[in-house]
Amino acid sequence: MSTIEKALMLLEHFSSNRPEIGLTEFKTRTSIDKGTLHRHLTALKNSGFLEQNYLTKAYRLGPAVIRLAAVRENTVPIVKTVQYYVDRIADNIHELVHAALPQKNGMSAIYAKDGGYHGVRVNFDEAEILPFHATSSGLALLAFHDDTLVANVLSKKLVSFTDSTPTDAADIKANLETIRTHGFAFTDQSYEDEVGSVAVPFFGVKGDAIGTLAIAIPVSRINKSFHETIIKQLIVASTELCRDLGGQIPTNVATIWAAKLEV
Amino acid sequence: MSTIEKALMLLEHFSSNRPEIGLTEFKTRTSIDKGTLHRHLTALKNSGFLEQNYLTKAYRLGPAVIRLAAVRENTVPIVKTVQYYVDRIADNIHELVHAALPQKNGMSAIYAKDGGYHGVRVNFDEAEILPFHATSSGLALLAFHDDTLVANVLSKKLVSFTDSTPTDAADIKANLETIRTHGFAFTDQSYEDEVGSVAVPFFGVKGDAIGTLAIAIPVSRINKSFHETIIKQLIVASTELCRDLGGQIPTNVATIWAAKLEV
DNA sequence: ATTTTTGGTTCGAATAATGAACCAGTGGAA
DNA sequence: TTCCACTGGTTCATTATTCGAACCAAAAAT
Repeated sequence: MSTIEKALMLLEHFSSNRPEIGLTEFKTRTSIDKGTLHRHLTALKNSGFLEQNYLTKAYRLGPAVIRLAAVRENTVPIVKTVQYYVDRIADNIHELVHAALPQKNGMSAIYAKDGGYHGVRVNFDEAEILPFHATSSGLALLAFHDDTLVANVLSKKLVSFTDSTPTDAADIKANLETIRTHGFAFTDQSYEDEVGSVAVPFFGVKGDAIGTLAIAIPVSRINKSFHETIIKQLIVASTELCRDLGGQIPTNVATIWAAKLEV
Repeated sequence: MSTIEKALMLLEHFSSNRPEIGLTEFKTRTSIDKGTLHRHLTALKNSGFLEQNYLTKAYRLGPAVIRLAAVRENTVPIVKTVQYYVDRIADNIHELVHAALPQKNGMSAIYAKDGGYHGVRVNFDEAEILPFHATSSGLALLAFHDDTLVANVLSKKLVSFTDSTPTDAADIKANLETIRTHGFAFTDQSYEDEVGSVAVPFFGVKGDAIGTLAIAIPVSRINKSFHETIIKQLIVASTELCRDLGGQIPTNVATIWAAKLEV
């Protein structure tokens, strides 16, 4: 692995829950030598990717990322495009809806809306990394992305989050196959207790999954007809989204989805 | 310079006007060896900072930057905070208002609003890099930032954009001094013909300038009373913005600004 | 059919990254 | 106070990685 990749991996440790990380904490989190760490962090700081809390000396993300994200969004306006559909679904079904993009170690929600006026709510932290193997978003993406990513994910240790988290590679592979035949992914409390979720992928120009639309629901509110309503909404939205983004829905997926909508 | 910094410098070449850059174009723009370039670009791609147009093989910014920007904005919600004030000023004075943050080689506008209903409009590309020495934003920041940045900027070649672009280091240093005494920066067609601009800094916890609020106006519409109105609006907004961000206005600036508001 | 231009790869030489040991400042605890 | 533990940060000989001129393959342009 190149020095560049090693340094950029450090940025993955930041999240909304962990916005500032000190040198020593980095050391325990990564088991990289302090000297090396310090040089890498300084390089990232010099490049504007990090800045330091001048009191605690802890590092946090810097202003460079803001500009880059603005350019990216001007180039490929996924966030803006996705917002419309997430909002629409959330307003229709009154549950927590989100869209997510793949990162190196999981999915990252880029936009979420809670359309719910229920007492029980699903908690959701934007910019958190959703593990591929334990969330419907992750599984939906894996199922319709190229196999190297699947192999890569399954080769690593599969962390368990709840009693229902699937941690067996063979089980997950089988599940991916059923996801491919169903055209959507479904999980039952595999990431958080009491929370189920449904997700569909959306596709890029090559017909590969480039992101997901997903809904998280307290299991108490799931029933068959509602489940089907949700899936239809997701499929319709993803279809339109693909059109907006210039993406191409693989023909087999298109036929599966068409059949789902007719029921 | 470390390999990491060299690689991250490549990302600076992307902008809204230049969203995709091929290997050869990178080579001409940077005069770095093709082999080295290719390895760096691949490393950035592996880290999610770049992705490739699968047809042209050109590189563009990748999804990783979206997540990082979301985390950054969750940590330090500058963009969101700034929006309110930019909108307010734009609605009041009916001109193009923007807020910008310093990057390595200039200011980057993070939000802009054109409140104008005039025939003549100032054109503005968000996520473009505004050079420090030729824009009011840049000068306002330099004047109230630490001297090492000033020295750094003035040590490099000062590109000329119009006949009025200041390119002499001594002139600029003198100008920074007057900016410090006035509490705001003003430029007259130094970056674009027919466009003048006014900017004030806003400050971080240490009392250092961390960004700017600025207004760009066609020179035909500038007159003394309007100029003063604009400056007052900017000063008030920056004061409130500093409070919102937990920043500290240096005492000398605070007194200068207070005097300006009383006139 | 030939040349140019594209992206990408190779491998010895040159250079930068590494990491154990070290330094310095801070905040308790004895 | 002194001591210890804990920060962040630095040094420098060793080691591993990066560098880059030359090369390859394919696609455009002539």
